[in-house]
Amino acid sequence: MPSQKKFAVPPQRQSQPNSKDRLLDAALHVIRAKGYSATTVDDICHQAGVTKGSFFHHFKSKDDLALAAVAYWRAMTEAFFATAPYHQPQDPLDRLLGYLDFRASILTGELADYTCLLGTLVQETYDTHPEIRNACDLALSSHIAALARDVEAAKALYAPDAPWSAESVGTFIQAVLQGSFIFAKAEQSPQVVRDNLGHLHRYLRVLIPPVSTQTGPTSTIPIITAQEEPDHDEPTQSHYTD
Amino acid sequence: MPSQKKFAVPPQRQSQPNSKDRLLDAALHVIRAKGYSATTVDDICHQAGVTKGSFFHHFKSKDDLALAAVAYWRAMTEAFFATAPYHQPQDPLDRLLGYLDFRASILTGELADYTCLLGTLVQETYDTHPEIRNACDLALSSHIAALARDVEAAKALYAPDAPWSAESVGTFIQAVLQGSFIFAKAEQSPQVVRDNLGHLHRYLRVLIPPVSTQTGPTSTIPIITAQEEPDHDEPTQSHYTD
DNA sequence: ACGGTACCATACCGATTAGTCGGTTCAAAA
DNA sequence: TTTTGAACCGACTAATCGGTATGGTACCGT
Repeated sequence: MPSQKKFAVPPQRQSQPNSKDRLLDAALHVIRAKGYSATTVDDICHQAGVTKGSFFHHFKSKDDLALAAVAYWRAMTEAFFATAPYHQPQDPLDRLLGYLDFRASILTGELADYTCLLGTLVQETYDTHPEIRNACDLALSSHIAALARDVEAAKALYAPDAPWSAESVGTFIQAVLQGSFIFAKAEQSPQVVRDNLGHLHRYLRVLIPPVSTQTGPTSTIPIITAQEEPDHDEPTQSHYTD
Repeated sequence: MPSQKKFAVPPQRQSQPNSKDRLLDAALHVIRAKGYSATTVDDICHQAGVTKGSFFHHFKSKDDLALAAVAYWRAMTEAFFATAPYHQPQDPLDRLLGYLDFRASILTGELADYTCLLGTLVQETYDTHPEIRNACDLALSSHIAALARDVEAAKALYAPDAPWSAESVGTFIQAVLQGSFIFAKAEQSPQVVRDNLGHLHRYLRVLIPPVSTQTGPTSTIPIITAQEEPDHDEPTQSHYTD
């Protein structure tokens, strides 16, 4: 067992970013593109521009890398969402709807760039790799819990007696996203994600009705436009007015 | 030469069901449990109780089997849903809500028994196996189209001027199911599927409001009960009354 | 200077895997 | 009866993959 040396920052050797981080970054991309089982160690090494020796120096097995990748993903996404601009509004409902818009706004680039590592991983490993499954479960729950805090605040403000729980709504939102990613992969287009975020938007406006008398949410959430695929058949039903 | 096989196959040359169907049945189960890449041809052969020679007699490759499995799945599920009892009500909204209840009612057995082959397959193959991806896309669209017919009928009856399309709502419903399956795998429990079907139920009741004056839907859809996991934390908020 | 350690590279190995191939069985056509 | 060919079997192969063995290099504290 290697000793747990406690030195502050390893004096950046020579490589641009840390070799370990390059392997993790490569893993995030390749696994999301090809799936976990189909991803070989050599794939990741090649993508990261390092050799197998380096890989097995940093990770004791492929499964160990998967666990590290989940932890890395979790740290990255938590920081990413924590600093996102949708937290600014005072009104929790605005923050919540802002989250949906934010999720729509990041649907750029390739499919493997905006889909979720955890959803991909857990579907392949839930029955064969309990540790990976559990790590994904924890990371997903953590994101839901963060989201549910805004749901809870909005509920307390606008619908304190509603029969649903904030956590249940947070889980529902995440399930819609995960399911939408599957359809985005099938259709090779993120448009379905935007469409489904629109349905979610409308549903949340029903669950948390802008209070009849006074202070509704202070800003109108911009409409999620549905363009990009000019050959779509649905007539302009892009706005989720209620 | 090894000893001659005297163990002549008993007169029933064709074992119970066709060998090809046994391979397909085995494929449905194993792929849903382990994922496509992690599923080996030997896995499927062992599960089906046949040999590799038989496998490659019926399918020219593993990918060929996947295509056949999608077609088989599509035929099975179309027949399964076409004969399901939720089609009986005259009111299309009742049929639609009955679909949700039916989806909840079949969440029994192991995870690999009620999750969707297409969602599992497409997530692993969308970038590497275009033919499989396309077959999954077509099968998913077909199921959505069938569901959207009831949505369309309910819309025409109760919300003819609503700004959403029936196909969009059908896609949303399927995305919720697919995403819920991912969470069911992460949590090792189908309860999240039931919970999310409850949210869908409530959303549809809003999208298609029971007409104010007269003839609303003729039957009250029974509540989807949330039990089975006694150690769950959420207080009894199980019913989606509206 | 020296030994230790983190880091990285390359050759290699055992196990596994998709796919092959020669052969057997048997029902039905000829 | 003979022939045919679909169904089936299982040992074999070539290639791939996860993981190891070994060695080298830069840099540290002493």
